[in-house]
Amino acid sequence: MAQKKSANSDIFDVARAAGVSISTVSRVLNHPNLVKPDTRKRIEDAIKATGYIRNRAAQMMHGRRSGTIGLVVPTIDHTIFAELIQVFSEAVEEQGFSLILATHGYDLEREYQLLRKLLEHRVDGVALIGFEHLDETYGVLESQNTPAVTMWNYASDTRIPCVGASNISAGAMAAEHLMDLGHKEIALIISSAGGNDRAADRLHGARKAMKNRGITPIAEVSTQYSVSAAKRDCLSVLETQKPTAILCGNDVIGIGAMYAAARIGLSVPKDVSIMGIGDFKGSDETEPALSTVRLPAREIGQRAAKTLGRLIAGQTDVPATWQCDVRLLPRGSTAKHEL
Amino acid sequence: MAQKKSANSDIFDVARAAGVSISTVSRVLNHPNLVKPDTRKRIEDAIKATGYIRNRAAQMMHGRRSGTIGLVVPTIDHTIFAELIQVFSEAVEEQGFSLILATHGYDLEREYQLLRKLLEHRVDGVALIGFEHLDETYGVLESQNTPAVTMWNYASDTRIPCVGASNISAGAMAAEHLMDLGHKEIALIISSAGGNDRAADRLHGARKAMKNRGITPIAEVSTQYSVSAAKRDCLSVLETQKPTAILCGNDVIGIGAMYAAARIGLSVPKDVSIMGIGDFKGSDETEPALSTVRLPAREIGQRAAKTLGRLIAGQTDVPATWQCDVRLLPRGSTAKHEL
DNA sequence: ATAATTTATGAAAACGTTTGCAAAACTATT
DNA sequence: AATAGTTTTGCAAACGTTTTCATAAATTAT
Repeated sequence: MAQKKSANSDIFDVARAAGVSISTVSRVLNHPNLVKPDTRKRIEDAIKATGYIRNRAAQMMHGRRSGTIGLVVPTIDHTIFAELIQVFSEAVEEQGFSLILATHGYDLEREYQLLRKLLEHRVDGVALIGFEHLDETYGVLESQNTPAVTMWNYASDTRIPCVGASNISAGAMAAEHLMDLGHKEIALIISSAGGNDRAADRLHGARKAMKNRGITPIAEVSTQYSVSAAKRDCLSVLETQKPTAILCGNDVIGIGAMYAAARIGLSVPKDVSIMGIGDFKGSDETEPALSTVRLPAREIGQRAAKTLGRLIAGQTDVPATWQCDVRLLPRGSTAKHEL
Repeated sequence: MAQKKSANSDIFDVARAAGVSISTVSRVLNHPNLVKPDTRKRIEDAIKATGYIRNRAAQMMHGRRSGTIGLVVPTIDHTIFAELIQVFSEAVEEQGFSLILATHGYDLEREYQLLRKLLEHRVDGVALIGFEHLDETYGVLESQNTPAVTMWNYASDTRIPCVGASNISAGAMAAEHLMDLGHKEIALIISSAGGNDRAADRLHGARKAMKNRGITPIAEVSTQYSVSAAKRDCLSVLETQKPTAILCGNDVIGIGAMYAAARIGLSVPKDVSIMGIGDFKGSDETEPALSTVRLPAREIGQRAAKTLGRLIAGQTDVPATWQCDVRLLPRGSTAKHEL
């Protein structure tokens, strides 16, 4: 029976119950083979009887790592982050760490404050999203020399190790696809959250690819990350600008765009092609299925967790940057432009 | 400048840098008004100079709470959990706690192990999803007397405090709606993850409501939580059973059902009505918009965080159960059954 | 100027572990 | 039966804080 004492039982309670010293109890927990099987059994029983649970905080005082990893994200409830967090969380747990998660809502000052709190907890490592952070954020990670990774974006020269895909390539790839299909009247609809360098990169990539072929977007509209906002904003673009194709900054916007087209009686892809970026869960199930560029969330999350684990273990041969490939997924929502 | 010493600086480093004792440094941090403005300034400068960050583990040794709350969920990347976690996380951060998040993938033994790990970290409180947990899970929470809440499900007699909605009511409400519209040939499609009492409750509620009116489901099919699986399974139901209405265990299945209907040329809601449960993000944006029963994720998350905060603060007047209302949202995907 | 307050600081104990070292209890060897 | 070696155990220090209590310094009142 677990005891009902008001305070939680500690190693002394166990020692008392087993009639040994606390050293021996500690040894059962940490180096079981150093203690006589007989005594060990007695102590293990005492542990059960007292309901003793080790205190990480006290262990930490001895230089044991905290066994926690901090993850700071803009938000959880964007499909794509949810997927990434899920994978990262699993990978981190598998390595025996607990995950401390915090959300800053695209507020970089807040991100810094949350990071400081994580550091008070002496997290063994930290993962952040993207490269856009306060200088203080980078600074504190360096001065506390806490292992850190950045997920999602890729760049070859980074202040902290990164695992990600190039949003610039993704944007470019999406634009190329539309242009390859013969589209010239292309509208760009991107999401606008501040502190979000992903959207900016994709836009940038798309613009550049188009410029290379001498094509100018007939519209650049920013909208919110939500199907309804995207639907509303695409509606007006479709009505006023009559694009033959819409390049959407992410799949959620892409889905909004498809509904907008349906609403005003345009058929996708016959009357208008719609291109997403991301390959979110469900994007391949729409009718027609959404053409998009896959950002490999699973691979990124797993790789980042592995990298962080190695950094924490003090390994030195850890690649500082890791690029995961984006991939074009042409599906039903895009088609050749008919003259 | 933050110092680059190999080990992180501690309170002694600060004391040395400021030429005072560690007691005074500690006082600056905890009771600033007890120290001479002059000295305080000097110490604050030293803190900046050394890059000192308080060590929560050491504070804990003095009886300070850990400032963490544990949340164990089946998974993050189901829309509805993502929403719940997001809200809970915000509410918990607002109260000054950090959130330790763990996912068990519907494995209750794993849930128990994760919980134990959280308790090693001496989380101040714990939140779980639903009522289906190992006996050991309940036991350890009680024996460690750790404040805990259960989110999502509601019941009036619970072993630990709960904040949730009645999935039984939700199931019943969805069934009532279809029957009110004159449907008698109703198929039930629910998701089947083990360790998931939500789905079971909804099914149960729906069955009971139907039985009350003497109607028997013409089919009961279980599927996975994914648009594609649901689409596939609904396809066969639609073809073989010819229901006039499908009651789906959640909105994701509902969306799969709509695609399935579209695929075989059935018009929603004219040929078949489709009813979801949940009101996930985006459910009101489909074409036609999905009729559903709203499960108030935001309200639940906020309320649960508040309840847990109070429990941790030792307040005694905290309601042990809190029911959030489910609400019928009739939209375009359901209509009167035409004979 | 001295005594009586008040304010500011420091010394040391406590929190719950782990571990190096030393002592005690066995075992094996002569 | 005594010695050497091995295994098992306990003592005490260390980890980084906070806080109580005591003392020193500054202020105020005489």
